[in-house]
Parts: sequence; structure tokens; C-alpha cells
Amino acid sequence: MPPRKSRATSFEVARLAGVSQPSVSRAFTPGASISKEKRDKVLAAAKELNYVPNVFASSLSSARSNMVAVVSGSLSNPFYSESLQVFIEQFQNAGRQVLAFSVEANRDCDEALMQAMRYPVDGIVVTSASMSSEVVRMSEGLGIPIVMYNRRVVGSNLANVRCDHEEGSARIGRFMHAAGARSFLIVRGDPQGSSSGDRERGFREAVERLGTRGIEDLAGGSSYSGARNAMIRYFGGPAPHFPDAIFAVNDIMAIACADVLREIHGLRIPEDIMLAGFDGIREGQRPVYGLTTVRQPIERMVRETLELLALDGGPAPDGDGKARLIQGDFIPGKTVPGLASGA
Amino acid sequence: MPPRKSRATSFEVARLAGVSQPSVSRAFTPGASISKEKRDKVLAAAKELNYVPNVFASSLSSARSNMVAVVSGSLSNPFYSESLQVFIEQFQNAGRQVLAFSVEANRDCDEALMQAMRYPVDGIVVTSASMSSEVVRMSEGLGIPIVMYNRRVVGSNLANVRCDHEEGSARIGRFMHAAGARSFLIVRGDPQGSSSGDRERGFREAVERLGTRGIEDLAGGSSYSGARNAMIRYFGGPAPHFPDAIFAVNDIMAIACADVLREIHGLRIPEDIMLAGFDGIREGQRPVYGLTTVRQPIERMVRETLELLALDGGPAPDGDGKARLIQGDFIPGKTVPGLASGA
DNA sequence: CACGATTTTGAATACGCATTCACATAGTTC
DNA sequence: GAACTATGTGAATGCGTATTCAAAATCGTG
Repeated sequence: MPPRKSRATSFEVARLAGVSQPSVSRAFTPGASISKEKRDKVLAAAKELNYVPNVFASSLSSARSNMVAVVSGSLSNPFYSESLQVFIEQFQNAGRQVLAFSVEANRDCDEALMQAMRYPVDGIVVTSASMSSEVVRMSEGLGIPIVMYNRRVVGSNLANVRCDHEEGSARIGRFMHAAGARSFLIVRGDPQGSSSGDRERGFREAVERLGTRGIEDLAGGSSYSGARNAMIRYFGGPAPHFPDAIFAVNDIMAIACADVLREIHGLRIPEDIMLAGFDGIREGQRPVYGLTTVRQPIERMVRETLELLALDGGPAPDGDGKARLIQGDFIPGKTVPGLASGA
Repeated sequence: MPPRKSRATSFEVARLAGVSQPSVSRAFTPGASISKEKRDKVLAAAKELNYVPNVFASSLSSARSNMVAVVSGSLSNPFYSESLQVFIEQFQNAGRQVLAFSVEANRDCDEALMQAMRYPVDGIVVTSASMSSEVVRMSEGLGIPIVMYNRRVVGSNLANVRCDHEEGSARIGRFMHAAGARSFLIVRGDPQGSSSGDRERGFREAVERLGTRGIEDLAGGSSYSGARNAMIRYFGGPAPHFPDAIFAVNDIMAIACADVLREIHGLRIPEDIMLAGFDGIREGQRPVYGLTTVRQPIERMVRETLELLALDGGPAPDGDGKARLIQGDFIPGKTVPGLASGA
């Protein structure tokens, strides 16, 4: 079905401006060889006819679309939501448009990718979702670079950018231990996501090495409500026994923990119990929470992702260069006492 | 610059499958007239060559791209962030892809729109941003339907979907008044945004009609930190005088108010002071806040937006049908006492 | 079996632009 | 003023697909 009105073509503009079609093309191509006089005539005619070059048509010739697909899972998690926002902004600054896809968190995104690959996108970014090896093979066949964002795919050497979850979590563990914590509760996230497991492991190994009186854990479901319900159930007994410190593998869950501990149990943080999260989302940094956490430097991670995509024709990084491990920023926060007040 | 590897074309698939190129096209067109036997051969060959139809090329013929541009301002406001997410999901379900643009909140988005219009998008949704009449004219010239989402543009009859901010805010005002509030503070939002003004007016007129002891107002800057700072400054004196009730024109600001009132001034909500917001974002509905508010029904608003775009070739709504005023869902919450406990 | 009705098929073309190439023009140099 | 070089220009072509259109194959019926 044709659109309601047809857009003007470069031929029509050419006719109105009294020039040839290629001149219209050149008038809209920066750096093309055309006289100022003729360019002005073309632009005037274009304005009169509401003409703008059709990207699709020009992509057919140039085989570049200036479009990048971003496939996101977990958009309800502020970290990924913020990431998408930063992707949109940075790609825009780089003169590219974002074709946005949403898939269920941590599910495979084959369908979305198949859709995306029908467009001659210059690259694909996949966030918090997995994909079948068949799709990977196809993307390679099409020559479309893929970068995984904060997602490790075992058994593949896909380009990826991710925060160093193990080290960041270890740092939190050491910090809590130094502040005197000896018994711990880990609030786990989605077992499908690779980052939750990495963080849990990093934290656990760090504190075990330092010596503990015990580490419990708890499935927190990755969301605010999931963690809240889990916490309420976990500490729901008549005389609940609280650990010295709680580490939630992401900030939303840590915030849920803080709310439950304070509202329901009347505990003070960090005086009665320590708490930390991971991600560094804005919400956790509000004065009410002042969450101890590790901030994933979204801007930097996105920038590295752009580099790995090698959109500007540079050679695609190979081998070791295909994996970027970003160190997060440790934020001491107020939910773990500083070292000065420690034992 | 050509891509690293070239994708297979319908001709190559045709040759491998031993058919003609149009047959390949038909094999991928639902409902096209082709024998099952031939279609299977084509699909097999396509799989072998990693062939997927090139949307750009097909759009050239069919003049439809199945892409919709969504221009968002204020992505840091959860309401718009959630809206974008819902747009992506619903468009995906309708077989369309979202080309996402981000602009500064409440600024004009001419640049982004010019970019968007270079793509043969089937429609454009504009959220929390304004546009020049010139761009509107151009979009009309191009035959691309535009729908404004939660944004009224005075002096134009652009199609738009928006929540009934006046009535929703009035309802909150009446509810607070019925609960006994007589002195009020309104925390205003961005003066550029039309919805902030609508909400303020709706609330003010409603409570003035019922009788008040005074209505103050305060520029809250639309964000958590903006509202927090404004509140701290406003009630910063030695013996601050608190109103009976505070109405913040959006939920994030209301949350900031709640935090300041509780943490800094030790007030209880609603016992010492009533509070309400607007939007119904998830965060405000957490048990910690239980915010009294009006929920903007995002799913419904997005659905109506799709209808107004008339993507499936139906006639574009005209006249009155071009403006959809959606009634929000009043959420009593816990930050205003229920009528039973009122005076 | 013949005949029209239906379904499949492939050759040719259109879609809107960028690009190549050959040509024309203007600008330089000796 | 001739011989060159930059530079600007237009005719023709290619990009990958959908869509004519007419020919071919298949079907159904008397």
C-alpha cells in the first residue's frame, strides 16, 4: 500500500532546480564537488518540495545504513534502561540511528535478531539476552558485527564488553569484612544471567578467603518486588537472626533489602546491619539510601562497545581485543561503615 | 565503504534453488502465490546462504519500511522511560521496528525529526518535546503521520494522545480537601512542559473552588534532585511552616518530597502532612511510599497512539478523532488519609 | 479429450539514490 | 595562444527487491 502522499524524488528536485539528478545527490553529500551556486539552487528547490534524501535508497548504493540494532532484555532494570538511553545518545552523536528491540530478560533473542538482520544494520548490540549459535553464524555470514554488552557467552568468542563483576564484588566483600562483618547473606539474582553468578562468586570467594562465620544465600529474583518478597519470607520467623552484612547482586534488590530492613524490622543501616549492592544506579545514590556499591561506568562501557563495533571502517578487533573487561567504580556509600569507625 | 562480507541476494538464492528471483521474493511473502514444493526449495537455499530479504531494498519497491520513529525527551523520567519500553514492545507485536531518538527534555526536536524523516518511516511519535511548525509542514508534505504523546501543541491540530492532567490533578485536590487539607504547596515541574502546567492548574482550580487557607508553589525542576533541593531550601528556615498537603506534579518529585519530609524533618506521612504525585510510576507504588497519585495508563495510551498512526492503511483519523484524552487511574495510596479517617 | 478457469512461473521493469565515467568548462603555466 | 590541470557536470548504470504482465502449467468439468 503506497503512503498517503509520495515524497519528492531527487529527479523532481533536479527538474525544478534545472540541474541533473546527480547534482541533487551531490548537493546533499558533504564534500562533494559542486559549485556553491548550483548547491543553493538545489537546496532551495528541495525546501520547496519538502525533499529529503531517502536513506533506504542511498543505502542500496552505498551498502551502509547508519543504523545499529540494540537488543535489550531487562528494560525494567534501571541499569539496562539507562544503558539503552546512553546507547541512543552516543550513537546519535556518532551520526547513527538506533533500531531498538526488546526481548524478555535473559531469554534468547533469535527472533529479534532475525528481524534486525533483515535491515542492513551496521552492527548489533545485545544486552542481557542470549542467542543461538545459529544466529551468530548467520550474522557472521552477513558480515554484521555483534557485541555483547554485559553478557558473557560461554563457548563462544563473541566480542563483548562487560564490567568486572567478580573483582567489583570481591572489593565489596573485602570492604565489608574490613568493617567487621563476619556473617553474610547474598541475595542472588536471575540464575540465567551470567552477571549475577559472577558477582556472587566474586563476593563469596573474597570473604571466604578472609574468614567468615557463614555465608547464606537467597534467590532474590532480580527485581525490587522479588527481593522484597524473598526478604520478607526469609526473615519472617518469630525471632529472625540477621547476618552482619547483606550483599545484593544488584542495586534495586539492595534497595528492596534496605526498605524491608528499615520499615519492617526497624534496623538501622549500617549500625545494625551492613548492606551493599551493585550497579550504581541513580536511585541507590539518593541520600535516603547512600548505597555502598560498585558503579558500572555506563558511558565508558557504551563507548567501548562502539569501538568494538568498528563502525567507521576500522578493522574489527580480533583475539584478546574482542573482550573488554571494565573495572567498576567502587562507591563506599553510607550503608557500610567507613574504615575509620571499623574495629 | 562496503561491508566486510556481502550478503547473499535473492538472485543467488534463486540460482542455487534453481528458480527465478521473483519466486524467491514470493517464498518470503506471506500469502503469495507459490507452490509449497518450490517454497521449500527456496527456503532451504536461503538457509544455506544465510539469506534474509533486505528490508531496504524491499521498501524501495513497496514504499513501506515497517519502521516507526519514536523521539523521546526526558528519558531520565521513569514515566517516559517506561513509555519507550512499552512502545518498543507494542510496535514489535504489531510487526514494526522502532527507530529510537533521544532529545533533551522539552526542547525542540527538529534535528532528530529531520534525521527520522530521511528514513521512510511509516510514522513518528514525539514524546515530551516540541517541534517547529516547519517540521510539521514537512512531515505533512512527506505524508508521514505524527502523533504527539502526552504533549499538547498549542496552535496546531496535531494528532495527540494525552492523559487528562487537569481532571486527574483536580481529583487529587478534591481528595486531599476531603481529607481535611486546607493549606497547600504545589511543587511545579518544568515550565516548558505542557503537562506540568496543566496539572498545576487542575489542582489549583479544584481546591480553590472548595476553599483553602492558601496555596503556595515552588519550582521543583522535574527531577528527584531538583525537587529535593527545592524542598530543602524552601523548608530550610529555623522554624519552617508546613502546609497541610503537598502536591508534586510528578511522582519522582513527590518521592523526593517524601524523603525530605521524613528524613530531614521527621514528619510522618500522612499523619503530619499529606502528599500526592502524578504518573503512577512503579517506584512510587512500593510499600515504602504507597504514593497517592494518578496513574497514567501507559499501555492504553500507547495503544491509542498506534491507532492514531493508522499504520495498517486505515484512514487517518480527522478532526476530533485526532486528539485522545485519556483518563488516568486514581490511586488513593497511603500518603493521604482515606475518607473514613477524615474529619 | 478438449476447453476454459485457475494457479504458477519467469522476463522485464520500477523504486530512489550514489557512483562511475566521459565530457565540458574554467583556471594555470610557459 | 597552446598545452595542461583542476573542477563541475550530466548520461548511464547498479544496488536488491516487489510488482507487473504474459506465458506456461495445472486443474476441473462436461
